[in-house]
Amino acid sequence: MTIRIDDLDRKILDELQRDAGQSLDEIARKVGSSKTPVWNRIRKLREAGVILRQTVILDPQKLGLEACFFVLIRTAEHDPDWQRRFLETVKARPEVQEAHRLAGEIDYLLKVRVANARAYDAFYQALISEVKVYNITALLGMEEIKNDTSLPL
Amino acid sequence: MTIRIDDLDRKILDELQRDAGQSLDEIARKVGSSKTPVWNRIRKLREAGVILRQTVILDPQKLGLEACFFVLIRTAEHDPDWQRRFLETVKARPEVQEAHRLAGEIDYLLKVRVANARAYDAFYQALISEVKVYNITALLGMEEIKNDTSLPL
DNA sequence: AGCAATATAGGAAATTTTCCTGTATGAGCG
DNA sequence: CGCTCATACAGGAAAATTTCCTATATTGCT
Repeated sequence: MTIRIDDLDRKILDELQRDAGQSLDEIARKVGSSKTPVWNRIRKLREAGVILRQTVILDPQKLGLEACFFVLIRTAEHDPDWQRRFLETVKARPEVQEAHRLAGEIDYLLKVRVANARAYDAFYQALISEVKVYNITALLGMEEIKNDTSLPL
Repeated sequence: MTIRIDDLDRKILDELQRDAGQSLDEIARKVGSSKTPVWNRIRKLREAGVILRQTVILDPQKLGLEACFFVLIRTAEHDPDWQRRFLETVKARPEVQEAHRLAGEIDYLLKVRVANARAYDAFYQALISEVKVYNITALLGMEEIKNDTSLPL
């Protein structure tokens, strides 16, 4: 599962995480190499699935998505059928940015981004009508202090 | 704060969120326009801060970052000085991917990505030595069901 | 040290970005 | 309704970048 990455790969990945819009020559210069090895390594890192995708990060505020909720879910039904249904629901809803299965008392945590409390309630109503949950609580985000997609290498 | 976005902008942003590595001609074709308006609009969306940055998304598993913790923090000190110190600490630590200030009983939520439980403990020890917290709990992520950076437009 | 395998630098063709020019589209107003 | 101005658009050309090839250098192994 874990893939062998050397120091040059790490530097390249760091640069790509920082800014994926840079030219190969620019990256090559920064990591102390030339464009060919940088290009070959990026291709291999893609093929190996280390680089999943290339994307743009948008500002939620500027797009009117003012509210961020962390939803803590407990279920009474731990069978695979329930799990599959829950997974499908969560994947189908674009306001769910993240979904994690947890260890411990709380079974799932969702990160949900919506325009406002009303929009969250609409999501909440839709969710509980589609899958049965034993207990559900939401933590309301007030301010995003940090939001970094970069992984530490 | 909120910026006026029309339907063509929305389509362009959707395509960029899906894959920022596409050529302008490709995006133009998909959104039913030509490269010039697409280019002009992307430039404006950048300048307006709607597009914050362009990056690559990496697979944490493949890089040996197997553990994801959600850290719930309560503080006894609500003065600006404590807040500033906490903010600095959180921003300085690359294992903290996200930090949110919350409404309600819990004051902060962190998303922390590390190699294993031992690495989390190292982070935890460092954190509580740098800033005083009243209460701290961690939820341990077992499986990432969904992790989407795209905002719903 | 010598050989094989792999990685590298540089360069050339193909593609893409960037920006310019002229045309079309639409809003405001007499 | 038609005129005018402002804005958006399509296409094209130059500059930049990607993509891939070739020859050289480096590394690992025995």
